[in-house]
Amino acid sequence: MAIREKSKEKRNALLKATLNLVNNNGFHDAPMSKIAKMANVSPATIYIYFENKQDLINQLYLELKISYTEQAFKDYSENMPVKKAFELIWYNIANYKLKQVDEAWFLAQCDNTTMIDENSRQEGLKHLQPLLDLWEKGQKEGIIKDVSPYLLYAYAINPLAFLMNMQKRELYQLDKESLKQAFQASWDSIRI
Amino acid sequence: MAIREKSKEKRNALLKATLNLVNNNGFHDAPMSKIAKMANVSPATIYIYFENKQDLINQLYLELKISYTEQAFKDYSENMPVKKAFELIWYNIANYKLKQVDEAWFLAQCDNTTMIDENSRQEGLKHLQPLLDLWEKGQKEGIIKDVSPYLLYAYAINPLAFLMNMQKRELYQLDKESLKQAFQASWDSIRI
DNA sequence: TTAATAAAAGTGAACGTTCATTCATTTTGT
DNA sequence: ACAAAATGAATGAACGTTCACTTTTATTAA
Repeated sequence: MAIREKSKEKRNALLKATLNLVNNNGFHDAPMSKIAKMANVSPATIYIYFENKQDLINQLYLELKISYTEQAFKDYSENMPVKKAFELIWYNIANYKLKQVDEAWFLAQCDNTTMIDENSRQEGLKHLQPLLDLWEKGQKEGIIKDVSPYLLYAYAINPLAFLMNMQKRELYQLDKESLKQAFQASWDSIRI
Repeated sequence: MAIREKSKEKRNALLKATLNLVNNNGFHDAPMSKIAKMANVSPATIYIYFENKQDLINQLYLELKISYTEQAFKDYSENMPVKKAFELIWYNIANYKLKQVDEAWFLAQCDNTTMIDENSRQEGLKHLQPLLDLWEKGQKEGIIKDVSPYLLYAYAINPLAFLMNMQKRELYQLDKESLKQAFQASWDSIRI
């Protein structure tokens, strides 16, 4: 009955092309025609894989977010001591942002603009829950300040996005030593 | 010889309209036609006041950045003790972001996208120099960690942008108490 | 004080382009 | 043989910008 499979390759090529174009030219200059050309398909083909441009962006955002949080919790287990666990997750996140620069940069752009609708953003946030749980545990143990998780995130994690931005603009170098300094600042800001 | 003055009012109306449209719809959906309509002028009139759309955005960015840094250093003098001075500047910035939400939100968007060219961004950064000088003074006095000013900024100031973002999305409330907590976290992260 | 003037502000409509999306048709894999 | 993937060309809307023209106003000449 001739059931054909959609090509995983083409879908990935389209997502990758979108990532590159949005990163280099911004959302307002990443037209479907260019995305198609970069992925070596016809513009019309995009609409076989995605409903429309917004859907393409949303799906890309969610896939990256999931891969990001997967790496964030690599080797993490809930029964590690709070500080050790936090250090592990923190360095996981830092390494992601250092090694997958393009992906991290795309995610940062999404989180700071109207590119992504609130729904997809909320969906992306859910995957960070284990970190919030860890902080709650730390608070109960009297190790971590008893403040909103948003405040904890603002100081413990978000500065990495800023530093990554500066590194991308070649104003700052995130080497081993400065990573250590950054982790110390993160920890100092949230520990009791 | 009939030298007519350009209307300050119209220019301001155009800047204000741009601010509102970019904030609500994003850069990619703030067309000149809408900007003109919102400012009650003809689209063609925009080109009497600004070279093109990019110039309009750049000028808006720079004006807001200057007003922002003016408020940041209100009542500040160089001979204040380091911690007091930092506290003053920190609260000035926090208040700006709390009271001039739209302006702050626009600036944050600019700093995180390709909307603004690197030149205008560099120009905007210059006005923050007194804070960097203050930190250097603090480092010499052994009060503040001896790390890059970018790292200090990432932890001492930038988290406010994230918290503001969360407040705008109604996920977090920046009241007196949480401001106090945030300042404490800022200070803890950079002090020795 | 007034009327003429000139230069620049201000305009609505139009231009050329580019965009996201669709359509009629062809190609491909089963 | 057939159903779905894939396509190049077409479509209509929207965009930034320009243009030919009108209005306003500071200055000048009377």
